[in-house]
Amino acid sequence: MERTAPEALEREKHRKTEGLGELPGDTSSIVLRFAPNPNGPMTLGHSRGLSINSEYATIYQGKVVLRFDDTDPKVKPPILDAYDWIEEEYEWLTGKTPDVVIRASDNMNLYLKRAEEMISDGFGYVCRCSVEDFRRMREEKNDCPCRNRPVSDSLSDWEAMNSGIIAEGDAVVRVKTSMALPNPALRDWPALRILDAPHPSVQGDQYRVWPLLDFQSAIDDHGQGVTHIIRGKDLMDSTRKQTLLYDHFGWTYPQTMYWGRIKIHEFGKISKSEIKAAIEEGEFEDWDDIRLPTLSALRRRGFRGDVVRDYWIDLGITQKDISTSMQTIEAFHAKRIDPLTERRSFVRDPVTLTLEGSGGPGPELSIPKHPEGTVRGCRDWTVGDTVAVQSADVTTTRIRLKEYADIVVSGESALVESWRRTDGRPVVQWLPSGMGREAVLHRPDGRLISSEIGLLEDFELEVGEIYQLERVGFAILEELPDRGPAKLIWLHR
RNA sequence: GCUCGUGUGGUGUAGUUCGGUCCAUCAUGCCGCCCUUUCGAGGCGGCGACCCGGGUUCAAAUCCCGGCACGAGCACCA
Repeated sequence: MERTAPEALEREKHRKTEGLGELPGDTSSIVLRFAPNPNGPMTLGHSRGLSINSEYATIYQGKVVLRFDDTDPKVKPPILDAYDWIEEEYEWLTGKTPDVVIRASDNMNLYLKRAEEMISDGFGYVCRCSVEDFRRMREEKNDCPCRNRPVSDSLSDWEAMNSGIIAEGDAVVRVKTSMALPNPALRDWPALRILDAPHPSVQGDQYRVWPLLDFQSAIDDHGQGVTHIIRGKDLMDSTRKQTLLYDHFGWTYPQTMYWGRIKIHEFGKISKSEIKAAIEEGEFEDWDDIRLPTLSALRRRGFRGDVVRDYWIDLGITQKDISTSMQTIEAFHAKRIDPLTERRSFVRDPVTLTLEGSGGPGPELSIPKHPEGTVRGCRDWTVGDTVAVQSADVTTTRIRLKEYADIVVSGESALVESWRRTDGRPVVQWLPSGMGREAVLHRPDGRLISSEIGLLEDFELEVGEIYQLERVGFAILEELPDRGPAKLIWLHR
């Protein structure tokens, strides 16, 4: 048995379920959706939702609808460029293009039509109560006066809403559930409201009445044939509200799964509108400022989309509220890119030493691009009489120039004691004079960006490439100008 | 306040459906040692958890009851 079926001896209970769990319901032809608001580019938080939806689509060979939920031109005005940003970031993260791309704002006619149907059927009504009044009635489980008016009254108000006779804020369309429901969130919930605000992707002012999320996404999920919704558990009541609406229309609600709240230690709550305001105040350069938890910032720093995606899949989905840290993501990322990343020497705050000693390995030195050889090839150095080392490294006198020589430093000169490693003295990275070019390493440092000036090994450098700076960490080469220092952006250690 | 959800080591998870094989899985983290051409990685060893209280039972992380904690919804935001 051991030989034929060793796995049968394993305890069934302890076998870890690999990757994501199974999806409920009929999975023969699944349609998932990812529905961001294009009021900014995606953040780290979005990437979790997208990663998981996209991965499920891959597992079950289903489809993903990328739907821009952009029906609030007032409180969350869409940024026209963000539609493209998000599509690009979608590809960067998932390695695929969405199967369908839809803008909710293109479906306005459909929402209005469904709303009118709902009112005609007596399952919705136009409510002209003030927010405060309705809040009180909801708390006290009392029907509002608009609720039991004849359908024809609601319909004429509906027309008045659309034509501009009723002012913004003076009427709302509600779904007629019940005011006696134990869960107050479900009591006659609002479905559409009036908004006098221009929409950047809708021509002119042809619409005044806009759907709220719960109504809009319910109509869309049905229209787009969504079979499974995987979303944050803060939307659990949305499921319940929408199920009531589906029941009315005679539709079957999709299967739903939830994930808990996620918090990243370093960033806390991520708010696109707060980031936007901070950018406008000049606190950050732009959306891809390296201090920001946006996908564009991570991408700029050299993170790989597929690795970020795999990280989220690795975490899995549970309804627990979880917190993780950039450290953990970075450790995961470092492990993945390490075998692919060439080494380079970066000597910060360099001091020049004159070597004394003879009979060395000669003026040519060949150092592997990767110590394990996972990247083939070597970096060829020409070594003269002088070398550069970090000032911080010469606080001790006995050091080893990595891959080269054991030395004793004394002032501005250094005596070569041995070419081979003979003891446990600290190994430091260094550069032959002439092999380095000026570079500045920019590093996010809380609310600031620190920059470190140094010499970067000038060997087969390519813009956009990630290097592991020996003894420093991973960084991406962002600029390599003909004149002036090269620009390195910190990735992680 | 009402409603919903979640509680397993520092972090993330497995196990909870159908109680035993769980003095609890795996990963990461942390500590020590080894190796080493940086940092890592790798090898070896170690640390560390079932929210609390009752109950049922020969037996509870798992079932029941009662607490507690945390989070979310109750927006003319998504």
